[in-house]
Amino acid sequence: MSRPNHPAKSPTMRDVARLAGVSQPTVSRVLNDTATTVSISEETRQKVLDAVKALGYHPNMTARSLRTQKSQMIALMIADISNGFYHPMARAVQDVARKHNYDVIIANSDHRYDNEKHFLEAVIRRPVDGVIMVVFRLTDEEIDRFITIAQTPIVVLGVQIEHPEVDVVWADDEKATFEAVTWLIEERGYSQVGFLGVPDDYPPGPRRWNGYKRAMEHAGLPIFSDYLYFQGDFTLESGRKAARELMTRQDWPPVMFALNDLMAIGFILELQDAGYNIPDDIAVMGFDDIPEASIIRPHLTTIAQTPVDIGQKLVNTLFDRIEGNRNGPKRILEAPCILTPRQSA
Amino acid sequence: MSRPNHPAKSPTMRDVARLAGVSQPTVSRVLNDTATTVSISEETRQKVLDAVKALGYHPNMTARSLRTQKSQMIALMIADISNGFYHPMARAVQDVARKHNYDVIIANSDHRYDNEKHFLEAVIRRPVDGVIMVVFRLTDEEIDRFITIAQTPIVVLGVQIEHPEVDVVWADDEKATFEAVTWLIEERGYSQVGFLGVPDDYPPGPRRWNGYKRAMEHAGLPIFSDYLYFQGDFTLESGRKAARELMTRQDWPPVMFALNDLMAIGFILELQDAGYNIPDDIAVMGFDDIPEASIIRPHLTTIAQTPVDIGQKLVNTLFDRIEGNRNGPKRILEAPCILTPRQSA
DNA sequence: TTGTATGCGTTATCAT
DNA sequence: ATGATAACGCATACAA
Repeated sequence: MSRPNHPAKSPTMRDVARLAGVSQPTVSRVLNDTATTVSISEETRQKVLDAVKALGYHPNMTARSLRTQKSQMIALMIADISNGFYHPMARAVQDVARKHNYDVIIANSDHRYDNEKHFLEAVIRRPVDGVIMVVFRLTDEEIDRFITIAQTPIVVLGVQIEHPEVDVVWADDEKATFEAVTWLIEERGYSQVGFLGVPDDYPPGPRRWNGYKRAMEHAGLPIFSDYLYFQGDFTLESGRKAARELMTRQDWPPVMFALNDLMAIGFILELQDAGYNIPDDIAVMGFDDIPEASIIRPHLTTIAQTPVDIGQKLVNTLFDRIEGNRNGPKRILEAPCILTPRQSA
Repeated sequence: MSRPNHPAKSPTMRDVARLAGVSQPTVSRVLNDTATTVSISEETRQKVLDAVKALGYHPNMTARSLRTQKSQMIALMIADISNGFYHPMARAVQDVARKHNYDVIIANSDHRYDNEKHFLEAVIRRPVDGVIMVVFRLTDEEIDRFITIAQTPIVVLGVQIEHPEVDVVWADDEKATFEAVTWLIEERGYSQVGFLGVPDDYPPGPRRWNGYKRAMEHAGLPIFSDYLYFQGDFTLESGRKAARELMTRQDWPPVMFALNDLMAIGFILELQDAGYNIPDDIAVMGFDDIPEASIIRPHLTTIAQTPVDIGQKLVNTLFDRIEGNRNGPKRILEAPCILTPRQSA
């Protein structure tokens, strides 16, 4: 009884119209009164609203989307759902989207090329009104092709996409890294600095590596290959692996600059598990200031980013385009990097 | 030139049909060959596929959804995007969904009633083929009403929904708490145990509180109100607040059982900031085994859950219903709880 | 102020 | 084996 063989379909505008004794378009007009200039009599408006309530009518977004060519959805691709940096960012995106009456599809690439590619394909199949991506592996060319096909506004975090219509939010991490490493040397007094990074084909890799190199040069310090590690993949586990690798080497730097917090934390944990003391045996600095940076002991010295602000910049820039407030050339917004001294370095 | 005034609409089946010199339904048949029994000549199949490639055609999911009344999307509501427990769970859901060619809409309630309510409304407006929810505030009544309206399969984590068609994945946390507290007393030798919980109207609150009470009774131990705290809200910050509150009291228990890891960690951090030693001044036990439990020093003694397994149970149960493999009465799946001793208690 | 007619891009039911 | 035709639920141009 509570489960009829033909489950009650949800009511449509036709049902409402029939019950209210008006035509279907009239129902549409009542429900979207702002959309049109035509006015409707108070009487029919009430009849319609009563019928809506009586039937428990809810508009069908699929049909509306097909008709209006707008989905009222935006898609957000982040690089790692386990990385605390993206949580406040995603939340900010959702909050703003909700204020605009938009839903958000969140996808997670795990920094992997095939996942990023799949995301583009999914977005092409299911047109959304806008896209926010944290890109690590896609080429400019692929993004170009995507834009041509998808015809949808797109904002990107972290990489410089060379496309006239792709807005970009980014941090000047080359400069931030330069300043941080310089600070380690000049203010904290470290005589050498190691670098824990990722392969060159991840965009932030070369940028931060360049900042490091520039700082070492600026300080007149040589760069020792024994102090370098480039096999990271942004995860905590890869930081642990870097520590295991380092421990096989003869000579350690007094301080290690890690490309992000998650790797810095894995690096510290593995060394501590092996009985070493941070920062006495080796100091560590990270990048991002995720919540775990204030959980680990010693608390992690790092470069803070501002994920809420970044999320808002991303989504506001996107809605500027979606709602047509802006059609001009690409916009480039810079997010701050804040040196955040704690106890690990 | 790269930006015509009338942006190239993406090609439709009609465009493909025209180019291939066939009718539009034929294109549909070629593209969904499994869907129908009719066969198509190899020649037209090739013509169609060529045209598809030439135009870069992608099917429009909105139109398909309207026609088939299936969206190829499922919705997932988690309680806190910042809580590491949900990350592997969400990832597992996404992975399985992708294998079924489904996309996932992720929403985040922050344990708040209005967000949970909004989620239901969003899902009603934008029909999805299935729903997975981590429910904290919605009543059985509201979920009932939702099911009636949405006509969509639904699987819930963590609470016992009294509805014949809502599948449930849950952990026997009453028993797990009982066993953990008993273990603290009998194996670890603590003479008393405190309880750091949440208000009674959050479902896991009473369950774990009952497990605690039962264990105390079983051990013949009195329950001291000075050892209890019920104002938590699952967040790290509320754990810190509990510690500040505790520090104003005259008498501490030797060990505190916290309702989840995030609060346990906040509790520990605040006490450590005030100069106390964990576990000597007070020991702490948590629940969940999130990644941060192995980052904090001392590592957190806790009750591990199995989020990947839970996510898979949720999504597989859901797809069993979506794909019609199962129409019977509700299914109840139990997820394990594993006592995980470390250094904090 | 309201009703009629049309089309968004598919899938599905007829024919042929 | 393929082509007309209709329908999904809605928004909108046009007619009345």
